[in-house]
Amino acid sequence: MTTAHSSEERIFEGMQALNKGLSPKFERCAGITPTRLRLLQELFQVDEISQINLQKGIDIDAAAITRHLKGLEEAGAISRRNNPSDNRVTLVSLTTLGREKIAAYKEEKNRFINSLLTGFSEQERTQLMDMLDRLQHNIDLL
Amino acid sequence: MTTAHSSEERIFEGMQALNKGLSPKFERCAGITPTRLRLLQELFQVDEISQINLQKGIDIDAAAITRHLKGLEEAGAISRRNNPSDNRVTLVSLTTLGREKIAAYKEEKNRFINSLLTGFSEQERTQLMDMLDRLQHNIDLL
DNA sequence: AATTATTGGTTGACGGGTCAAGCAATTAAG
DNA sequence: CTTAATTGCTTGACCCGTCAACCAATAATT
Repeated sequence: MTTAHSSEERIFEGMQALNKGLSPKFERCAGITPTRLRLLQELFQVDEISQINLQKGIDIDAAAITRHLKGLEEAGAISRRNNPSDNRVTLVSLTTLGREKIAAYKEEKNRFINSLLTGFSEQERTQLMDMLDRLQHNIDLL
Repeated sequence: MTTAHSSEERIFEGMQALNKGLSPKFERCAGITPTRLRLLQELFQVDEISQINLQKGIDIDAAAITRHLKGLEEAGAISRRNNPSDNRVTLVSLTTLGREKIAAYKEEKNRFINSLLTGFSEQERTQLMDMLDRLQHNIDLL
């Protein structure tokens, strides 16, 4: 099964494997998708924001934003209204219910991240962060 | 935009961001999806294999396998036949066309991985691999 | 003023993954 | 033997992301 690979190939496969497990596991632990929680956290800090600005902070497609917000609205976590001074933009904000729930989510998230990083020394964590940045940078050049 | 985060949270976000860029960029560079190339590479080393064994090597859903193979078959890269001694299993193998193409893909893949890891010393690469393994292990415990 | 961008948002279709249900073939049990 | 479980594969439905087309509202040109 385990095919012959260069060590670099193994790194690449390792990244994909890691990635494959990450989001589903997070969701199972935290009860919410990583991106949806990011949306909520972003909203938590601004009180009210247009979808497009939200999108810039989150870095996903406008269509995805629309659908996530639709879902979060149906779940009662957020509310939307039109900007009276510019009827193109819709302003999004957390409901009190959403605000309440977010605390628990953040806690689960921290718990999750701590589990993820158990066994990593402070030095290793900064090393890891550094490597992630450099990988990201290398990707952006392509 | 950049919200206040703990350093651990930033690592988590970094992983997600990295992940988000990885596959699409790979596909743009190599002309094939990472998983599809993994399928081809797996096939390259066995000549003929049942879908379920293929699945175990690749670690994705059986349904996904079915659809990928369907696509690869339509593209003329692979062929399938029934196992005469057990009509449940379908045996998959590369066509000569598939065999020809795979060399170029692998080259692009190596080029891609090298770009991804530029600036990483030999020591850092082993460190990175080690960290990926440990992260994976931590995830598996959850 | 009237016409022409441009902007913010929504929708539809697609690819990639999951799970759940179904089917045919094989194997195991009564 | 016949019935019941298991195995390998396929299909349908769903979620999450993308892109492309579209619409309404505003801004810019003329």
